[in-house]
Amino acid sequence: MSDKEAKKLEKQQTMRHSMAHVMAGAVLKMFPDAKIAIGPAIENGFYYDFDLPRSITPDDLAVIEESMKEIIKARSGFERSVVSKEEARALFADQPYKLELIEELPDSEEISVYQMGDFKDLCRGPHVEDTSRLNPQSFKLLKTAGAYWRGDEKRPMLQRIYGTAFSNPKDLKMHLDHLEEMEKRDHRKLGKELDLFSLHEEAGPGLVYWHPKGARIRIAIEDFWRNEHYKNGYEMVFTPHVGKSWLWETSGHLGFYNESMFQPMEMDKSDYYAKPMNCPFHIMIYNNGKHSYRELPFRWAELGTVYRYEKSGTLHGLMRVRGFTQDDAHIICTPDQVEDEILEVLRFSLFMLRSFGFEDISAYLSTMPEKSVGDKKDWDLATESLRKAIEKEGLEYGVDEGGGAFYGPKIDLKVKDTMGREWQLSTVQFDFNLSERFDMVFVDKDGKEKRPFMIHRALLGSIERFFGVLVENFGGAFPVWLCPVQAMVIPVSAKFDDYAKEVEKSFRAAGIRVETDFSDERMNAKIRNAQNQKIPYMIVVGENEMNEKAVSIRVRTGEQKNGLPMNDAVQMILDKIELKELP
RNA sequence: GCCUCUGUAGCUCAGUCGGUAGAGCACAUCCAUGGUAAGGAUGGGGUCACCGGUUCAAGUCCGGUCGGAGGCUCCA
Repeated sequence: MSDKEAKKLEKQQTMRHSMAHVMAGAVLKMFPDAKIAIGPAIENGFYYDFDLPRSITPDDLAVIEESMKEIIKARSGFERSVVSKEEARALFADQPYKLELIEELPDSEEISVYQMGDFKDLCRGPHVEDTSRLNPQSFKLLKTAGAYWRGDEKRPMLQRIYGTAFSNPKDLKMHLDHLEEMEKRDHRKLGKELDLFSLHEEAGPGLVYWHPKGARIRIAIEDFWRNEHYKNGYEMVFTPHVGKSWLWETSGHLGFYNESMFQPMEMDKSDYYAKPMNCPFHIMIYNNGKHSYRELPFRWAELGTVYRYEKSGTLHGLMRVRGFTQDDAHIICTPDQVEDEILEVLRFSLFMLRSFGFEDISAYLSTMPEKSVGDKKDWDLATESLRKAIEKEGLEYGVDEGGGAFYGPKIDLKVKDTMGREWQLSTVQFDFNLSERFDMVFVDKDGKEKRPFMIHRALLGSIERFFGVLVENFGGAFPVWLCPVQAMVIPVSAKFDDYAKEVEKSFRAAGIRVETDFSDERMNAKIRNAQNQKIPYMIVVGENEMNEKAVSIRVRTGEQKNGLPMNDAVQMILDKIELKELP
């Protein structure tokens, strides 16, 4: 970010923070007994938390907005004054949350108070000089929400009011349009409209049902995924969905992961658990025999479906579910193979993400935390390999020092979608814990048993979540290779049904996913239906086409190609599929 | 889990002051046989999430249960 941009952002954040004060002032006018908590500027806006005698309704928001406009028009200044702790206590005697904050302020720090009209607030600042710097036309209160005091679920629940604010009405409008567009692209909405998947509360929240069209897309993803894995030196494995408690005791999951696991089912006096991870199973395969250094590395991949108990309030469409399929793999290798393996994994990962149209990718490296298992020496080797790989690939990256899991360092890859949102997809993680717990060994050149490195990685993360991200990224208008229906044949009238069948047959024989609309709708309606289903190619056939053994194509984009020889049309679509392009 | 909002036909939603449920889309049947984003008519479809209460009467009011949505680590 340039200095100029940083400065602009800072100015904007100051404006938003002042906006939060104006809102708090308006709320206090409405509820003189309100207890105020904190109100910072956030991305795109601001919020303020209140303890109120009753809950805020959407109607209240409109009233508060009007009241804010009046406060702004009154043109009051933001007067800063510095007070002693004692004075601060007196000033905010009837504001318990503020008092708590005052008590926690270190003595070294100056305590400042900002007075804006009747409203005074304990605040570090800075603020705009006076409210004439705020534009009453370029903010909007968006929603209310519950929020715990200091994010702690044991503390009181406050009411938070979110607002958005920009320096001018045009930017505000752009942001509101952006929000609207995101709503349109919501994968839950599109999932329904395009008949891709469903969730059923009565059959178990957080468990996904893939409809035929969604399954088509998923299989396209998975087929590509498997093929590329074979090309990249992986083998596929399949492992069970449940395992006895021995397995989870050995792995340690019953100790540190118990809360996230489904309750056990008892059978033959043993407890079986649905798997929350695939790793122990892959290790069972490894430990089934003795392995020489000559065999390594092993790269074992599995689209492994795991079950995790997520709190009901955190479930969200496909993004956060209780049963999902990881595109998992474990690489088991010798210490001197680590560097190459990591580089290859990273390359592969970038290749996969780019294949799905994600170009804006950044990396995050998480290093050794205070509490960890494994040798410092191994951590260093692993961490350095990760760092080298990122640098070699020329990725932008951030480092989370001490942010790794206790069992190993990791890289996470984040992609930015077309809406500018970041999603964490790939993760490459070392595991010094499981190799130890399961006593994994290989026989080295010197005949001695040594501990291999185990690397856990997922490229897409989970198929469910990745699918959700794809739906939102493309707004349901997928690249041709992913479309459940790639071409819809539309006979102009029933007279041409036979020719339509012939066309459909040719397209299908070429490997294109094609359907024909034989309904007794008019052609206009058929086009509309196909367009709403975001089908990339509408193959219109009527008298002209039949006579010339040709087709006319209406592309989803609105582009029109008339009288194409059938073979040319087929080839054009095959090319788009091959190149993984949008139509 | 907690707070707020919310649950009416497959979908999107209307339903006033409590008086026994409605629209559009979708679906079915029929008519129309059509040239680039909705042709017309008719019809079927609802324990108003569930349980309880108030009432002569509850989709509507009250309480509870179960879902769904937004939010709950951006720190005066």
